[in-house]
Amino acid sequence: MTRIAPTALYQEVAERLRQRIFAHELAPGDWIDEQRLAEQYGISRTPLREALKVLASEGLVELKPRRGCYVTEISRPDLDDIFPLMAMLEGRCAGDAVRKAMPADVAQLSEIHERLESAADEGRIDAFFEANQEFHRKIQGLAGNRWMLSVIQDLRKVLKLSRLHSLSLEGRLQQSLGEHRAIMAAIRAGDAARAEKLMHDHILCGREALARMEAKAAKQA
Amino acid sequence: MTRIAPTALYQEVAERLRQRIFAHELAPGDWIDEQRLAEQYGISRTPLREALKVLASEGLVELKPRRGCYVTEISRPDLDDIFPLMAMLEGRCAGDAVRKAMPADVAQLSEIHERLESAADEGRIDAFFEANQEFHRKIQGLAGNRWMLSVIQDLRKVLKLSRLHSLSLEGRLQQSLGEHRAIMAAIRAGDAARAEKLMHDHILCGREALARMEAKAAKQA
DNA sequence: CCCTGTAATTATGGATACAGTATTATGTGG
DNA sequence: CCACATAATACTGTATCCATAATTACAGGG
Repeated sequence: MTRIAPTALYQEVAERLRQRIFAHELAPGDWIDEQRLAEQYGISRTPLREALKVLASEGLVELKPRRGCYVTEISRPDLDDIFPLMAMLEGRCAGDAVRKAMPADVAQLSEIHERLESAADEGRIDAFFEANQEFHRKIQGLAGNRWMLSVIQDLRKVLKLSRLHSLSLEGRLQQSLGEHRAIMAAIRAGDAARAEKLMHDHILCGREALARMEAKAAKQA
Repeated sequence: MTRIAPTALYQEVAERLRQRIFAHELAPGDWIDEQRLAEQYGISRTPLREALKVLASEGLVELKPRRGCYVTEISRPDLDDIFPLMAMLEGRCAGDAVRKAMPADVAQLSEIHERLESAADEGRIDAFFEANQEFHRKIQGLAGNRWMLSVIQDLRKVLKLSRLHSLSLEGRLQQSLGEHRAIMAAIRAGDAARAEKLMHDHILCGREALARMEAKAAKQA
């Protein structure tokens, strides 16, 4: 594959660092050693530092002047701030999506939802994950608000800083599936208000599941 | 005043560039000449480029690989996306603020509102501007959601790209004042739901005023 | 024995230098 | 005279280098 859109080096580096942060290979609180990373990637510090500026704007790392760069530590209160915000935004997306959706769009959503059902049925967690993400993305796409999309994506990146975030879905796979069914039904019925409300609550349920994970993790420690 | 928290050069530069962009000294669509600006500020291109990365993340400029940096052009559809989003966010802020406000907070808001009243009374547009901003900021502060705040601020920066944005307030000074009165009343009454709704509509009215400005500007051209 | 002050080391931030690509200008052929 | 190709120029992107500030280790004094 020849690169038709030559992305700059700093963008590549930023993306790689994001992945490492999401994978907690670079864990919250970790110091980021610029020269170590630079020689690891076989590049100079310049594009690496530019990448870090971008990640800092996204909230994934914190740049302390003259003291280096650290992976952001996300706190309980932060999660309590972000989740209601996400719930409101994704809820609105769902409502707008219903208002704008053409029959073909609803069909596509149904198809994605079917993949979610079968993934849950077969206990394929990663497939469930994937279908879940796609479902949300598709709805956000239908809402058709570029700026809302970008806000949601930024916030979701920050949420991924929390190690428990991805795990929390596993514990409530059936519940999540049920919520998705209800949302899908509201969409099919063309009931925008109900879709909005259901999506809103769906996200907040995610917060509660995460809180339970935290409690469990704290008990084990 | 000695600088106790030495902010990095790229931050200073980013702030200066923001001001120049907001002042439309660097207008939407303009190409940003790196070496020219660098020598203008008496610095090298390195921190300047880092500043541009930050501004790009904020959406104020667009970085086209190998083709340079351009000030973002904000379109009609963009405004139609952003204003409803802002209305929702600031509305929520107002509601949360009412729920969390202590009597002292309400008193402070009243005081700010009084400044708005007298500024309008004396026709001091810049003072009106200032009080207006402070009122909104105070409410956002009371809501106490760091992440919502940061989202709102980012979006507001983007709105400032539109030259007409600041002017649009002038044309509806009395109307805006009236809306503020109603919001203030709802806050005093502790009616969160009404405050939310009023603030929401207040922002949307701003969008309509801007649309009228655009129409007028188009007619003159 | 701990605390403080100083020196050495190390990393960050900025400047300069260089390579590669896009744009523009110029010249030649149709 | 216009179109296209080629060369010159200018700017972006990356690397290297240097200065300065922070951290750490160590020595001396309380």
